Amino acid sequence: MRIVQFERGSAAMTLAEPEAPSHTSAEPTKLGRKRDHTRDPEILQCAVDVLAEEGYDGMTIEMVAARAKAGKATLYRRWASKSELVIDAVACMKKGDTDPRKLPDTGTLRGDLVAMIKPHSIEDGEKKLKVMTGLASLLARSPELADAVNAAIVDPRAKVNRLFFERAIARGEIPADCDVDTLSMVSPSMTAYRTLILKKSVDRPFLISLIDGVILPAVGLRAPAAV
Amino acid sequence: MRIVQFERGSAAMTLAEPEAPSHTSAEPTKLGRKRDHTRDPEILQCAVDVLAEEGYDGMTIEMVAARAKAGKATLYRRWASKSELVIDAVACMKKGDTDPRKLPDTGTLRGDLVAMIKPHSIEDGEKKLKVMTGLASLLARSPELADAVNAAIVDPRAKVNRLFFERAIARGEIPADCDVDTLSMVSPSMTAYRTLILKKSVDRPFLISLIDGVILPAVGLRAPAAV
DNA sequence: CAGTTTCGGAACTGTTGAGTTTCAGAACGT
DNA sequence: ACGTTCTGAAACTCAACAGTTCCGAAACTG
Repeated sequence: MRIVQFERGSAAMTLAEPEAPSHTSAEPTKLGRKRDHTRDPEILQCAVDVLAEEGYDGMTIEMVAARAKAGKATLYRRWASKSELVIDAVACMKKGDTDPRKLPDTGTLRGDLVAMIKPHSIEDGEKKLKVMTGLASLLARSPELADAVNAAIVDPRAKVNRLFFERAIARGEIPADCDVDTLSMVSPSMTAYRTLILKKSVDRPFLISLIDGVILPAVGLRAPAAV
Repeated sequence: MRIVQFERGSAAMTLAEPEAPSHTSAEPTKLGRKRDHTRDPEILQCAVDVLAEEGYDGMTIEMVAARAKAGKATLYRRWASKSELVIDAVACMKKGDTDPRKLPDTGTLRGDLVAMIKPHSIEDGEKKLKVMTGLASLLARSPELADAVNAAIVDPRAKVNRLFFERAIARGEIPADCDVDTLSMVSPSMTAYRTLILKKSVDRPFLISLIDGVILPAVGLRAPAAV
């Protein structure tokens, strides 16, 4: 590879800009076959899949094209470079179980935390972690990419935990002076480490031991005796 | 790159085998200039440096050779491939502040944990983390490399923490039923996450907040009022 | 010393993959 | 219908890099 620049002024919003017709001034109203933008998300999804399996350097444009049954040229018509394709691909992973609406609200901190442990969440989280693994060495060199990764993967997860802690403080369940900043990072950090470094699987028992062995004791709560 | 195999039966012990003269049977006692093995560690150190700065895919043999003021051919005379060089380089990072002898023993868990926060330790840890970042996406594909990384970086750190907890249990400072396995991963995990993903610096205040905000509360201890 | 093997440096080979171009055919506007 | 612009597929260019080979000088053995 060598010095991947990621320099250009962001790709990112291929989706959000639905080809404004713009009859403002003398626009000739383009002729001919139209670009099929409905396939963009499909292609980006393929890029994410390849990225998760191969990492940034292992991923080739041809792999993505082949998986999407598209031509390499088609990809280059839509994204200026591999870097921009990847940035867009990462950005489109955003949607997960972190929509502020659909979060659990069980009335206890433990209940909320445990309610987030769903097979689908785990699977989704592991995939995101795999993508992050393959991007890890680039994060330092590309602020663009780091931002995209942050917005799509890191931030949402941290915000959810933070909300749970703040609600628990509001209802007086845990002390107001506990270190929410650090505590809300415990679970994302330790699942990431377990996946990326230890290469162990993140399963329900592990997540429960995080909650009952670290997080709850740290805020002065105890796990229920019967598990 | 593409399918880096790392298949060969370990490089690893270029250092440990000091070219046994072996006058056992009919050895012709090799002629000519001798290979200068005193430079091996120096070269491996250069490899580690490049690895930390560029990652596996960004690192080229020529970079390492140039930094070590050696010829590319010399490197290939000593290591069969880039992969083997990297495995050896990682293995030679082992030595750190984790020698079982020189560990602190202050009489309290907090004392021991805080005593490990030294500028040199932090620096050393960050470099190892950087190397690991650049290797992250390969770890899944190369058991050889994963083993080397584990032995040189991950294990030593986990063992130190584990020892501190066990001593604290032995002297009755913390309950015997606390989750040592998980707790001893808290600090390595969270420093790794902070470095690799969050790209924030691991400084003393952060490490103190880990100890006083998470680990100590989780085992039922309190930080001293005055910090 | 003569023969052998190392050394660093430079010139080589071969492959891989980013990005481009070409093309026949499909889908659109008029 | 007819020209335009899209499409996937394949053939290209070009640079980087792993790994090899060759060189003249240095260092060792006998």
